[in-house]
Amino acid sequence: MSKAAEARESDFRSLVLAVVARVPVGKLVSYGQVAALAGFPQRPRQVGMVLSGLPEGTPLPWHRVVNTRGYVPSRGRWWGAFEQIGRLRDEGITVDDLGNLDLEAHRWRP
DNA sequence: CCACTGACTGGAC
DNA sequence: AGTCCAGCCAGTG
Repeated sequence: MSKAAEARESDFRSLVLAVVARVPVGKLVSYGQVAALAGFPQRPRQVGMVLSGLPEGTPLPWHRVVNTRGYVPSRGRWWGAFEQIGRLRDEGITVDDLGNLDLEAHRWRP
């Protein structure tokens, strides 16, 4: 990979994390929205990859990022979905045991 | 280089 | 309203 490409990917990660860090308590954003705010509207999948690589103790509010369909990623097939659901409930968002929630009712609009 | 995969999405059925 | 399909881009073998 070229140095320019490496720098671009490094920026992508930094920008994505910066956007996620700005999401207010009790608000939700979709992966596509985070990608667009970071300046890469064609790469929602890469946003998911960045978040999947976060350490367990990260201060980032990654649990406020859900998909546009209105449910927590992988609906339980993913090992962290249960924790994400619990954190969202703690912030006052209604989520059922399958991870379904009302994205429009809590969407963050910067 | 090719094929497959994934914490995604919008549109078609 | 629930599912499926094609497009998407980077990571991995």
